Amino acid sequence: MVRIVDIAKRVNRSITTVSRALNGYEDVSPETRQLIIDTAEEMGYTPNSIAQLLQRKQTMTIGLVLPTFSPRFSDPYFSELLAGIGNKAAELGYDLLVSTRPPGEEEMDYYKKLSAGGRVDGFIVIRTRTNDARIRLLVDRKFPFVAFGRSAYDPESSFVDEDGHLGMQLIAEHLSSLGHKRIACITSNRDFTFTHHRLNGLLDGLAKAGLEIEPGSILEGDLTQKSGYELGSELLERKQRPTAIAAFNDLMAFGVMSAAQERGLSVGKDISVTGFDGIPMGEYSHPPLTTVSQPIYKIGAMTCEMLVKALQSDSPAKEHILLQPSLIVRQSTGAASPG
Amino acid sequence: MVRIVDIAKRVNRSITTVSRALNGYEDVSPETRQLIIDTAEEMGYTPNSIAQLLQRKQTMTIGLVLPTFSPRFSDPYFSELLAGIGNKAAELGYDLLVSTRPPGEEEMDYYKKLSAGGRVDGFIVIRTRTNDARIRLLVDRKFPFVAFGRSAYDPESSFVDEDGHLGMQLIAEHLSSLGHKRIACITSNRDFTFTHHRLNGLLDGLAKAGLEIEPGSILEGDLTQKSGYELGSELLERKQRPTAIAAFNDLMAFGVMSAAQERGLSVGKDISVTGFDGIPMGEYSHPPLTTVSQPIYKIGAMTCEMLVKALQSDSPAKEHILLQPSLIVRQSTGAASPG
DNA sequence: ATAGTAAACCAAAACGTTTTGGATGTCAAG
DNA sequence: CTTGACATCCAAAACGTTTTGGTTTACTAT
Repeated sequence: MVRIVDIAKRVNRSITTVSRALNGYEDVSPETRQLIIDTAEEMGYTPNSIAQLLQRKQTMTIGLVLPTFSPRFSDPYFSELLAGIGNKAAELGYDLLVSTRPPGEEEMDYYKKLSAGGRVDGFIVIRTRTNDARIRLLVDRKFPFVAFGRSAYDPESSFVDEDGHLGMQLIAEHLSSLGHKRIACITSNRDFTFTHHRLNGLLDGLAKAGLEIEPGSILEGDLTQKSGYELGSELLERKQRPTAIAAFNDLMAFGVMSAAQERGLSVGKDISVTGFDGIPMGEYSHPPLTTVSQPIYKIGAMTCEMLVKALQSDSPAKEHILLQPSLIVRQSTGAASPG
Repeated sequence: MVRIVDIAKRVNRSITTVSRALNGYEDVSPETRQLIIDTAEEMGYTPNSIAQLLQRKQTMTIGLVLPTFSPRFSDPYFSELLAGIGNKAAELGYDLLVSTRPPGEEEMDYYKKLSAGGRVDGFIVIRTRTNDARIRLLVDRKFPFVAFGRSAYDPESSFVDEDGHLGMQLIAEHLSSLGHKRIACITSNRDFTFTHHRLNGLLDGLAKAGLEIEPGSILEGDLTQKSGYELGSELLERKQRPTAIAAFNDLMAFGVMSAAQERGLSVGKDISVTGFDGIPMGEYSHPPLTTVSQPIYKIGAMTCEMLVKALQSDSPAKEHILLQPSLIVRQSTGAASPG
């Protein structure tokens, strides 16, 4: 490995001068600078990042811990979010330290290790939970972070979030305007803050139309297509089956559609199904999915940008961005069939 | 921030002794060790990782650069691969430095920076390309890496791969045994090595049954559901439409199914569709997808494990693992309909 | 008493960089 | 000839660890 000292010896200058020449300081003569740059290039010098980080006390690295609920987790939503964060980070010159931990003790230990160990400059916390231990930890330690999702623990801290309440309200309006009365929904885990926003939005929206969901028709899924399929099947087997099923994400909606089609039902006619997220697949499913579009890629990019901005300002202001989702009506919903 | 020197002062020992006590060396008296450990705990000491890395000259970090072809990339396959890699890395005490770059110059510069900068101990290279500049670079620099996928450039270097040739052969046999004669396929980009394995497997398998695909029925997709939908539509509009369409991944197969259903065709009866990968969604699509199962999660874990093993041995042997995929027959395929 | 051994400890070097706080030499202005 | 300004350079400290190569002390065996 070529080090600064090797270059210094070769050009007969001090390591100070070499360092300064390479870093664009003014107190190096043009000839020396050129000589040093050429020599560095010729010798194939690349600075040792670790040494730089230690000295600069800035890692130019963002921490991202993916909560893997089941070990095998397969979700297009995440790859898109990651692409949004990753591309923006690359653009801003930051690296991403990614790890996967199931929520719990280990996860918290990892946050502690990374934050105290000077390994990352800040975190992006995703999928916020109602009483989020991660956020509690970071707020206590005054460690920089931006969350994707709001948190009850500290409403002040910076976040980017979609307005799930509004999104589900749009779904409710859409379904009620189509004449649906017997509506069921498949929620996500109540630990997630977004679950509450979406559920309240749905209920509020229906209430406006004078409708309500009976408690037995609110089932809790786990955001996988499998759980959508299973819970959808259960709903469809009921003697009085719902005319519309609102799933809390697109993946579960796909599962519900399969369950319906397996029973010979035509989705969009015999039964309406809605999703949430607006992943690209929904456009090409059969039938195309009525859903609420949440710009996941953009959210990733914005979250990352907000964090970097906070890291680079000395008196970072808290920012709160609530994105307005929009309803995308496709063919998986239609007028309520009588009976 | 609490540093070793702070602890040393408090307990009246040298920093050497504190360091050695915390790292479990034998030449520290039991009482001193306990005192130091307690004090460290009490003061909330966490070692500065960067300083450790600089000294140990090992980063305990694996580099992973996701090639993002389109900025917005949404693929359940990747999140599962990442989970496999990430969980195994966590288990083995490694971190993951993840970045996203579109293939090209920038991507290569990033590989250079990370490898020469001592930022990572090794790389996991995914989605190998026919003449893979990344592999060329790493081999030239003798930098440790394990690839997911083979590479023509250096067949010797370590890899984990699925036997795409065999996998597609299984598809070919399955389709021919169902009596299909007019078969089309939607491939992936020819830059990927796996595309060639799969295509050759398909053609070889069909040849065994005395069948072939006319060149016009081999279309190139980009692995997204959208492209499956569009190319599928094109194939289905032909006057002589194929009775079976083999897509080179599951996502494109879903797109083909939508295109077929949109035209009132019953998938599995009027037309057979196959995928490749075996993502969980295929089990709950409508109809469930006949595909080749590739244990993506396991592949991620194995790749990671192989790399760590190589990093920890001083004379790492090259390893080559070719996983045998298995055919999963579901309802998206059926006997060829006459005509 | 003396040599040898083991236990407990530690000063200093090392990792590779950036930054601090000058030092040196040249030249123009007074 | 002196002073100040400026351009160019650099020794040493600093970042926070781990490791090297010891030293000191107490005890055991001769």
